Amino acid sequence: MEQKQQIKLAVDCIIFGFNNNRLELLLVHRGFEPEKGKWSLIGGFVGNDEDIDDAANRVLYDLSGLENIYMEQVRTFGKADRDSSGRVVSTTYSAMILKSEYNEERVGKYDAKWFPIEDLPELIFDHSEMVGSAIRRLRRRVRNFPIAFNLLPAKFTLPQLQMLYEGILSESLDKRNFRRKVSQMNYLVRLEEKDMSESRKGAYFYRFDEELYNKELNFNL
Amino acid sequence: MEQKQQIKLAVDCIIFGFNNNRLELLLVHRGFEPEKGKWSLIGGFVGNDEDIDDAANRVLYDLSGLENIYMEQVRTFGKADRDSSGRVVSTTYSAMILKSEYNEERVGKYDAKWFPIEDLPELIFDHSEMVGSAIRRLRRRVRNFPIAFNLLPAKFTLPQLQMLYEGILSESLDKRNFRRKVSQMNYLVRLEEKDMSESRKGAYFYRFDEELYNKELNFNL
DNA sequence: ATTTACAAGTGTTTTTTTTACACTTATAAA
DNA sequence: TTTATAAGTGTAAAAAAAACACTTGTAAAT
Repeated sequence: MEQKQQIKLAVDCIIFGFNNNRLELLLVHRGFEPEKGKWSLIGGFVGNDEDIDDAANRVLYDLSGLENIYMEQVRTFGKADRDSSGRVVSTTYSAMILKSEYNEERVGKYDAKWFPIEDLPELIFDHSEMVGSAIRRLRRRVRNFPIAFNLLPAKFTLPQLQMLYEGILSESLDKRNFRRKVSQMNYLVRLEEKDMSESRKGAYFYRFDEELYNKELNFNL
Repeated sequence: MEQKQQIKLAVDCIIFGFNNNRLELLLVHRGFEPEKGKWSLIGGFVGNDEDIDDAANRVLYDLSGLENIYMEQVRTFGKADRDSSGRVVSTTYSAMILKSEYNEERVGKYDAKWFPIEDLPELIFDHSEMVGSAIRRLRRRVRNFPIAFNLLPAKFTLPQLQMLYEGILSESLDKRNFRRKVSQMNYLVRLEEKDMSESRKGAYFYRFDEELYNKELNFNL
C-alpha cells in the first residue's frame, strides 16, 4: 500500500521590472521538451540540503545571473497533474528589480526576456496562474509596504513614483492626493538636485531612506 | 554532481476552534520518535498522485476524523534542517471549525486535543512558527472576509459574534460600532427567535446568508 | 530680450469612515 | 411588584479619503 514518495520539489521565480510605465516580467525561453519553445518562469529543482528560499536565489542566479535579490515566497502549487513531465510541486517566489541594472546584453546571454504583464506570451503549465497570484499579492502589498522602490533607481522623482504606482495598480491616481501622502512620509527625502530630462521645469529627486523608515514602519499610498 | 532529489513533501493542518471566548487549536500527541511525547500539528506526507490540497484534507481526516473541511493554504516551510528526522518540506493549511461538532469523545479517539492559542504546549520542529503565521493570516483575513462564521453554529447572536471577533483579534471592540457595521451587512439576517440562555432579555439569533453575501462580496468588520 | 510650451508643483472643500461615549429595555427570578 | 442583568440603541467629533484647477519654473524658439 505505502509506496515511496516520488515527488520533485521545484521553485519558480516571478521577477518584476518596470519600463515604459508598465510592469514587466522576466521570462526565459524553454529550450527543451515538453513545451519546448514556450516561455516559462525562472525555475528549477530544490537541492537536497538546500533551504527552499536559498534554492530560489540560486535558481534565479543560474538562469539569469541576478544576485542578491530579495525574494518573498508567494505560494505553493501542488496539483498532481500540473507539470506534464512528472510529479513536481513548485513553490513560487517573487522579487522586484531595477530593470536598468539588468539590461539587454546580460539578459541576452541567458535566453531571458522582459514582457509587459499585459502582453505575456503563452506560458508553460500553470505558470500563468502563478503570475496571477503574484500580481494580486503585489497589488495588495504595494500600498502598505515600501516595496515599490526596488523598481526605481536610488534617486527618483515623484512623477516617476506616481507612474510606477499607476502601472502596478493599473489605475490612475490623483496627483495632489498622491503627493500629500508622500509628503507625510519623512523617510522620502527630497534632494537638492533636479531631473531636467523630462520637463523644462525639472522635477526634484527623492530618495527612500530605509533607516528612517524602520523607525516608523508605517506606509500607506 | 547532480544527485537524485530526496526531499519528502508533507502537509500540516492548523485547525482553529472557538471556546470559552478563546481561540483554540487542535493538536495531536506525537507517539513516536523523534520528539515523541510533544504535541504537533495534524500532518502527514503527500501521496504520489495526490494534489497537495487533497493531501491536506486526507491527512486531516486520517488523524482527526474531520471531513469536508474547507482549508486554505498558508505557506510552505522549507528550511533544510527543519525536521530532525530528515529532509521534509511542509505546506501548511488552515481551517476554522465548529468545535461543538467535534467534541471530546471524537477527539479522544484520535489522541487529539484542543489548546487555547495563548496557552499552547511545546510543539515539535517549526510548528510554533507555522501557528504564528497562520494566526497572523487569520487576523488579517477575518476583517475582510466572512470566514469567522465557520467557528459559530448556523444560528448565532451578535454578542456571540462580537466575542468571537474579540477573541480572534485579541482586542476589545466597541459594541455600538460593531453592531452598526453588522447592520449594514444585509446578508446577516436576524431571525425571530431569541437565545434566552445568556440573559433575561434574550438576544436575537442571526444567520449568515451565503447567497446574499455572494451578491455583494463585501465584508468589513 | 521676449515669448512660448509644458510638465512640476501646490490647497481647499466635501464626503466617507472611524472613533468615542451612556442610557433604555426586555425578561426571568426573587 | 421589584430587582438584576445582558441586549439593544444614536449622535457628535475626528480622521481619512476623494474630488477638483490654477500657478510656476525653465529650456527652446522667436
